[in-house]
Formats: sequence, structure tokens, C-alpha cells
Amino acid sequence: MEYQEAKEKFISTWGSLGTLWGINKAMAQIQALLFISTKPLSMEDIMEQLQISRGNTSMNLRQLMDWGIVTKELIPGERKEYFTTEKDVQELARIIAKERSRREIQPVVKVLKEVSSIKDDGTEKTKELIKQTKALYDLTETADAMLNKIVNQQQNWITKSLIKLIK
Amino acid sequence: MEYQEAKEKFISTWGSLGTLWGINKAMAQIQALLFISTKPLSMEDIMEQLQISRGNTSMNLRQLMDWGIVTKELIPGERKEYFTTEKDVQELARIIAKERSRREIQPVVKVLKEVSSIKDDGTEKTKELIKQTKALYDLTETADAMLNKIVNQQQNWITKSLIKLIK
DNA sequence: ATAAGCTTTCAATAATTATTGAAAGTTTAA
DNA sequence: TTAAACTTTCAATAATTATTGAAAGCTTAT
Repeated sequence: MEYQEAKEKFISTWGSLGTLWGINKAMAQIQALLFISTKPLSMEDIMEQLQISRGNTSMNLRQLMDWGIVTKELIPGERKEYFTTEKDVQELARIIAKERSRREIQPVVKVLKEVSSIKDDGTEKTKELIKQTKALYDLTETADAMLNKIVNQQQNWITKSLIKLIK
Repeated sequence: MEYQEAKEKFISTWGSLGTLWGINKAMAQIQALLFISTKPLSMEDIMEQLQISRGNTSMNLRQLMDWGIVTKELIPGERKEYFTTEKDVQELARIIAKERSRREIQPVVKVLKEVSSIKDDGTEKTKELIKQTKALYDLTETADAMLNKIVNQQQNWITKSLIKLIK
């Protein structure tokens, strides 16, 4: 497999993965392109390489910047804006985990907490609702906490020994 | 908040969460409904409570059964089929993590491995592609392994102490 | 102040994905 | 064997989501 083919394969795979976890294709592909680029790219570069429109590029770059994954790079003497993405995968994972927790998990946890706190009127169905949503609440909280801790305290002794233990 | 309101809130929240990780709304809502039901439900029951069509119900129940989350329950003397979902959240998490790993993560890992194995022609861009996809490959593999181990070895001593450490 | 060079916005449109409902299929009881 | 009771399938349609491109908005140089 040659460079060009490998590159295209990587970008398209990463793009379709994005769709699966709630990020659109263009956004994931732009990030992928920047991720393997050796230098910052301009909007023109991105539009051309991914064959997408200017508007699409602009909107998705903005979203990536909101996530904190992509940053503007100003090149002295150049009028155009250039973009780069976080290149360290550990840091990338940390940012993504944090954002997803904030945007998706926390709102659900909030509802689970509310629902599991309704007053117990003694009926079987109410007891079941409380019991099951409480169980989901505990699970979600724990999973979320673990995820965040793990990606945050990257490579400290806990993580290192954990990885050894479970690998 | 009364039972009915709490129930609706739970089902709709769980439903929209589904969309976020690649499961459609109806599928997630059916699972949610069964999850808090005290007894198995028939297709009619589900259709009525969620206000969705027969075809939709049938197709999504089938998918949930493919995932191994929902099972048919035959009630003696009854012609209709009844359905229940896995009620233990730990087991539910285990099934979902395993299925998602198989369906989504593994195919990506495969591509990352292929791409990161192209021959190094010495150019800077090829070196970068190899380096970055290799880093993603390692991260994804480790994260996937951790996820699977954690949900599989539920509540063994490692998990218990880990939870204590990071909570 | 004006124009060139670039970015953002957003209504229109395209593409994708979910849902319906009626016909076809299956199983059981009589 | 027939019919009633139920489930599945799938083409048509609806709903949602992504994309375009042209106009409006900035910013900088002259």
C-alpha cells in the first residue's frame, strides 16, 4: 500500500467512525487530515483535499475549535488562516473524553438522578423504576469517573500498573 | 414528580442518548421501557406505550435480540410473544461493551494496523502518517482492552480497589 | 475611503436514516 | 384444511441531518 492510498484509507475510516459516536463525517475527516499533516493547512488546502465546500469546511473547523481539538495558527506575512490539530493522542483522548462527558453523559446522569429520586408510593412499578434507574445512575457515574480519571492521570503509576494487570 | 412523568422522562432521555452512540431512538426506547417494566411486554403493549408502528416495533425488537439484550418470553397458554430485557446493569454493560467493540472498534483497529504498516519510503509525510496512526492504534487497543477487562471482571478485587482509588 | 482577500452565515437542497402500513408469511386451533 | 391470531418484510414516505454556494461580514493594505 502506497502513501496516498494509506492516507485516503485512514481519513475515510476515521470519518465513518466519527458518525458512529455523534461527530459528523466532515468534522472527523478534517481532524484526521490535520492529524497526519506535517504542517498547518489552510481552508483552501482542506477543501481541496477532502473535496468539500467552503461553508462546510468553515463550520466544521469552528466546531473542532470549540471542542479544543484544533487551533488556528497564524503564519507571519500570510493573510490566510492556517489550522493544526492536537498531535499527542493521549492529550486528544483526554479532551474528547472530557467533552463527551460534559455534553452527553452529564445530562443523562442528571435525569437518572431526578427520576430515581421520585417518591416511593409503595407500588411495584414505582419500586422497579426507582431501583433500575438508581442502578443505571450508579453504573454511569462510576464508568464516567473511571474514564475521566484514567485519561487524565495518564501514565501515572495507577494507570501503568492497571494496564499491566489487564493487558 | 409522579410515576408517569418520571417514566416518560426516563424513556425519552434514554432514547436520545441512544442516537448519540449509534442506536436508533426506537430501539433505545423499547429497551428502556422493558428495563423498568415489572413484567414481560407484548408487541401490542410496546406499540401502544411508545406510539410506534408494528413494523418499527418488530424490526427494533429483532435488533435488540441480535444484540443479546432482549429475549423472547413465552407465556404458557398465550399465543402472543412477550419480551424482556436484561435487568442487571452490570451484565447489560458487559454485553454492550462487547458488541460495540466487535462492531465498531475492531474494524477501525484493523485499518489503523494496516495503515501504520505501510513501507517507510523515507519521506517526512510517510513518517508522520506511520507515527500518528501507530500512536492511535496503540491507544485504541489499550483503551479497548481496558474497557473489556473492566466490564468483564466486574467487581473483582482489581475493579473494587480501582473504584475506591479513583472515586 | 475603498477594494482585495479572506471567513462566516444561512436558506435552499441533497443525502441519509427512520418509520409506516399493508401485504405476505407463519403458527396454532378447530 | 381452513381460518384466526399473530409476526415479518419491504417499498413508499417522512423526518432528520449534512452540505452547498452565494451573499454578507470582516480585516488589512493602499
